[in-house]
Amino acid sequence: MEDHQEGRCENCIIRQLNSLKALSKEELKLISDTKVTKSIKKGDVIFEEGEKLNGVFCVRNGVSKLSKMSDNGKDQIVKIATKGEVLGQRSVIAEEKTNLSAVALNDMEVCYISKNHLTDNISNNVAFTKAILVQMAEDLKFADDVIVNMAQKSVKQRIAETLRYLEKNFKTDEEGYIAMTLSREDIANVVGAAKEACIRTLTSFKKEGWIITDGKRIKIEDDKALYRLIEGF
Amino acid sequence: MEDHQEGRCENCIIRQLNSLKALSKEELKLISDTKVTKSIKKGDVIFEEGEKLNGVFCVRNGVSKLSKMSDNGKDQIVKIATKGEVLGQRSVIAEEKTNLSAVALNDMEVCYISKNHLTDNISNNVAFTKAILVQMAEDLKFADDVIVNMAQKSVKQRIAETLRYLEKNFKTDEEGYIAMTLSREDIANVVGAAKEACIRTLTSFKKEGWIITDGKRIKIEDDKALYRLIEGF
DNA sequence: CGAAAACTTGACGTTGGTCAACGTATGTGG
DNA sequence: CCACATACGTTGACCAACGTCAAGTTTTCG
Repeated sequence: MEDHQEGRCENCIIRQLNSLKALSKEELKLISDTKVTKSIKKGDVIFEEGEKLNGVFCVRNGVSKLSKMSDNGKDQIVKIATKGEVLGQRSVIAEEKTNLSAVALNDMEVCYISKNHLTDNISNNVAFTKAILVQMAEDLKFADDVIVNMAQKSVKQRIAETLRYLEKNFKTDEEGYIAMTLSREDIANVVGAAKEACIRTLTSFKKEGWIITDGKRIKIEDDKALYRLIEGF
Repeated sequence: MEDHQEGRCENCIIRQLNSLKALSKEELKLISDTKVTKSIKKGDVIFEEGEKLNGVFCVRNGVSKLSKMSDNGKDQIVKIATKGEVLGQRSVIAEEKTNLSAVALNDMEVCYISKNHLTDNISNNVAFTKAILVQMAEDLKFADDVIVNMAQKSVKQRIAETLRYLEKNFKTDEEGYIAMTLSREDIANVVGAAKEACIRTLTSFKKEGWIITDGKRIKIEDDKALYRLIEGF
């Protein structure tokens, strides 16, 4: 007995959050028998751009950044993935090398599920395939929004948007600070700006009383003000 | 007999280009019986952002731009779709209102395929679903690249990249001009810049001898120079 | 405790957005 | 077929936003 009960896919609550919920108890058992649970330390690389993935990583705990290196040598963070998200899905489906790197933002627990066992299920279970399809359709819509924001909005607006996004999606600690350890440089890499521009914007937000900072921690004080900024006034 | 032979899906060569190729002759016949072929004039709207789509549009001929309105009132062109591409796929799959508008860039011929007949096939035919999945995985990868370009590259670099993209994907006329009627404003909306910035960049490219313009037509003269610019030198 | 990493601020130059004026196609109705 | 209207293209002047370099401070971590 290598895994205790909550280590089995069929009992893992995470699957409620992603396409694995479309699998039957029996199919989950098959997957669980071959999956490997890994602990990943903050800062560790889960996989790197250009790597050939032979499986996907189901995030059970923690947060990771998915980024891509630009020709000019700068990292662009394309997505922040958390509990319930499946990393590497896209490249396994397209049977291509991955186009993104994944790095842990804090200590993580992920389950590695080998490609073979997935493709077996893909070719048999329509509900599963369709669940993935719907999720990718959502991802695609989200990507469209990001493209528009990058193309049309100012750095200030993009940072405001990112802060609101982080607060909504990663909740806050007891004191109301965003529970997310993104460095200032990481935030800059999310919005596609220079680290200094990002810092300056944050200090200006602070001056306006829109946010409060404590070290690297950030708390949103005036959400409406940020929203007005994003909308253009 | 409302349609002549080449009007039938099962005989349409376009299907070789998209996920319809995963359907059997019988399934195609079913679809063909219900599809409607439409002629669309240059500038006409195929569908508009926020509309509820009850089917998809298979492009048989011509080119269309897919764009999204930003909060600041500017249009962002997210994709240029041509022969063989299926419009509206994403929102039909996610069962959401469409997040993009589609406008014809020249006269087009598209086949409208009702949602019901597609979902019937989605729930039955795994190969078909998987074909769509693979295609959406490709779209997603492409979107990631666009995000990185928008975030990290200059307007000059993005315009150079767009010109090269257009030349590669839409071929050229007898004289070597890009066979694509994008206005200067359209190009600006692709790269997310002001119309004037776009024009100035194009005239600077012309001065450098990298491109030749004749009215609104554009021909690439020095592809390597554009490539060097994109790479950062 | 000390080194390395992250953060902060200032100065300065460039890029690119905005407004405004004007030239040039495109097309429509008289 | 012309006159006019309407879109599209082009250029200049000006200024705000942003990137870069450089120097100094604080935090983190072994």
